[in-house]
Amino acid sequence: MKISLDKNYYFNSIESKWQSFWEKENTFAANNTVENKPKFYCLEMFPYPSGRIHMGHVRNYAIGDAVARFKRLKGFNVLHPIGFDSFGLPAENAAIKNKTNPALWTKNNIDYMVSQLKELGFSYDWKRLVVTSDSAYYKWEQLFFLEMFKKGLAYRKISNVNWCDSCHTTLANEQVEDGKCWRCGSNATIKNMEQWFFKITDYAEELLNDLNGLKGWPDKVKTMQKNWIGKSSGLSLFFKIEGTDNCDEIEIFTTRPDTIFGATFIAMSPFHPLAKKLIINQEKISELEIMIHNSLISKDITEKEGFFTGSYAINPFTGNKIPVYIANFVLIDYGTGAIMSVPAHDLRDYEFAQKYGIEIKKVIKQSVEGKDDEIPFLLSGILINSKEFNGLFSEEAKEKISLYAEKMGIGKKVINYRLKDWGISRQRYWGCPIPVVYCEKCGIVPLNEEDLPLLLPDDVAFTGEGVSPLKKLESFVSVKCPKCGGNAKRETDTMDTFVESSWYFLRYTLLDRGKNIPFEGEDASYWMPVDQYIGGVEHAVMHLLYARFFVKALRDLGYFKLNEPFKNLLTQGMVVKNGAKMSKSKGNIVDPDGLIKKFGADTVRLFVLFAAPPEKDLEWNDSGVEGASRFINKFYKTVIAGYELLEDEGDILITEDKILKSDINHNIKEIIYKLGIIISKTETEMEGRYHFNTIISSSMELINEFNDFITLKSFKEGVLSKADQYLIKYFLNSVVLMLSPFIPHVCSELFEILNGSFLENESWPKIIDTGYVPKNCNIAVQINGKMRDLIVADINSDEFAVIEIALNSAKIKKYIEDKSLIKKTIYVKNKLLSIII
RNA sequence: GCGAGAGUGGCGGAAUUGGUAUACGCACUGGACUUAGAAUCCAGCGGGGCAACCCAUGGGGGUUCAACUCCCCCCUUUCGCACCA
Repeated sequence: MKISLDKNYYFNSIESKWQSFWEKENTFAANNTVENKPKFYCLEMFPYPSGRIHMGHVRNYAIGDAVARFKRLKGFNVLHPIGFDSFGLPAENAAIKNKTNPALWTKNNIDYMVSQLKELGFSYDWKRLVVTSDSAYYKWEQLFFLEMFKKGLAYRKISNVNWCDSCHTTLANEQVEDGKCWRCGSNATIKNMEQWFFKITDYAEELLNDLNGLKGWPDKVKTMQKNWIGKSSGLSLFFKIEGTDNCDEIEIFTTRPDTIFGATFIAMSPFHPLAKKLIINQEKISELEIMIHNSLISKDITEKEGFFTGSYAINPFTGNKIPVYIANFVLIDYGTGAIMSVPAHDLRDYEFAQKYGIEIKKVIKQSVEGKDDEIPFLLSGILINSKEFNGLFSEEAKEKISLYAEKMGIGKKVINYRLKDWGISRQRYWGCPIPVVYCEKCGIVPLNEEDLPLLLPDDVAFTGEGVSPLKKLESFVSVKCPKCGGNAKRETDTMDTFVESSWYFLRYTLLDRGKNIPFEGEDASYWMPVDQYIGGVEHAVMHLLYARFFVKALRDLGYFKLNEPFKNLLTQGMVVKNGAKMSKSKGNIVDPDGLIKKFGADTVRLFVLFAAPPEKDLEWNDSGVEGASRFINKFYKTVIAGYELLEDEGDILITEDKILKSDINHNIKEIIYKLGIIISKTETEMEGRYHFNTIISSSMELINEFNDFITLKSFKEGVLSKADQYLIKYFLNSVVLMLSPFIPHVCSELFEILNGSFLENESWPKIIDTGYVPKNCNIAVQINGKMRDLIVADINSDEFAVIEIALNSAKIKKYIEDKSLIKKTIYVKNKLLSIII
């Protein structure tokens, strides 16, 4: 018996029915290891609980959910978790503004956002939810910190760090974009402070090399990381200072040892430890101080400036005296903080030398004869004015000069990285406390592991004034030293929130949260690496680099053997409206809540998947949403109409073998054939290209076509054989299954109507061969490369037969009166005939 | 400045390997149904031309029987880095 069905599509009741079903049944809970099923870890970057889900989230999670649901149908054991990256500044700023508590603000936001995610019907394993501001989570981060500290991977140093005055905290280098704070956009300045660092530079080479193994990552992201790491090899060379007894030397770094004979001055950063000492004229000291001051205010240097120290260095290759300058454009934290300047062959040195009238000495000429070299000449060439190295090509000279320097003990080949250690101290409250104390006697003392977690105190006043509220909390700051019991002060900085997001994907693998471990090594090894990671490209050199580092560090701490966390990465584009990123200030926000209420979750999800391929930006379009809604309505009605063609009594059970022998309606055969093509096309797309828009458009065509022929009068009046009915049901089930990763609610409903059972237990449709082969095909006929006619030929016709048909066509006859005019033909089977006359 | 992408109708986009450019959707136009509207359905929809045809994938060259697709030059645009020696 058929169950009663409604011919109209009411998304409200359908969506809430299936959402509560999934919740009650724990449909998407994943077990750690399932026999006979390969694992698939599908992960989307978790959100910051800012208050509401926005369209960018909807897009990100609709993509991930499509992948997760598809892989389930394909027989994988799928882990698809969600959580909240819940430490961070907005909570604390909101607390200051609204006189509330960050924990409370965060909790309310999470509760609301969870309800939104559930209303969108995403297939998460809710039992694995991770909230990073829970002490059960950050406890382990503190443990990792202690272990890294013991290994020297976490250390404290004084250095110039980026400071955001509006956020009242320091920032890592990766978190300064274009001289501005990544979060609030205000100008970053430089402060000389003592800070905690993670020694990511220890992993620079491995982070760089392993990019090659990340075949499933976009090249763009790999290039960005490669550039960020910025490996360069060159020579470090010592210059003696004239008039001193070799105790002071200036070490410089260069990637152009071949230009050493052209080095006519030394340029030194104002922050260089020797800077003050080398200044002979004491009046210049104030100039140095002004330069230092200016450099601290802004990283931007509008004009190269400097002055002569009065000291000279000796070029070890020429033996010449060359002046030592202090120059604002020389970076203190790259290389050695001092450079040999070769104005003839470096643009920056040239500009500086021009300005200050320093000697310019040419030592490289073009290898191409007859051309006058411009100065500065920046490319490789042939050495001149370089004594015994004259006549060598740059590449060869680099090697020989480096070897010579090493032999003479005045230099060594070195590799430099642009990447700097990750500064993780933040002078704010709402973050993971750093578990160390400063003892008057013992210095820096880590907490004992059994004293973890070091809880973030909640009896704090949020005034927004002055220093971090933790610093003002006497009960938190004053402690006894864990080592000697004497008076000590607690560290009051908290960790960068990118530390939490560096390992949350491991925490998801832990099922039993009661267990006193960060994650189960075995389970992490089973699930990791993440098979498909999906998120915004803005994290290319922040989160994605930190997480790679963190996994390698945990590996070296003995947690597992994993080298890389994310096997495949999809970076989805932004959701934009009127060409601009949605933001409150631009007033172009589209709120998902209103749309879900008006059209339903399936429609919203379908639109974000259909409107553009995932890696491109998506231009929001309200009437496009209506189009998606129209399609779902039509799809629902069509499936119901198809279902009504089937007989009332019993199931139609026919083996495939019998179908082949049966007399089947031609339309049905044809559509089953097309269905097969689309099933396989969808599978291909879902292997990694994920162009959901093309999958959906083919499905639209397929459904339109099916709808067209079942509504034909002749079809309605005809008699359907058992085999016809079997195939119609197969067709309906297949399209419902095929679209279920994108529009899961309506498909679950339709599947239940069709079969009285649940879609979640099914597998991806198999392609049925009814023996149908298209009888004929359209062949494009070109004459001299121009499209002239479209002819119909039997499928798989040979070239000769196709030429005959072509020559009989009136349009072709116009061009070719006589067969003998044909010089040449090219035939692409079933597709195209190209005739040359 | 350096590096990496992108440029196709009024709009979002399709053409995965060089083989019928503009699929699918939106918008628009006309029609049906309706007292009217909404919804739905049908038809049309790159430009020019009465037509035969011609022209069109940022522009200009090239390779090829055939180019959105490959090669060279240029323009525009997005993103990343920006004195990294």
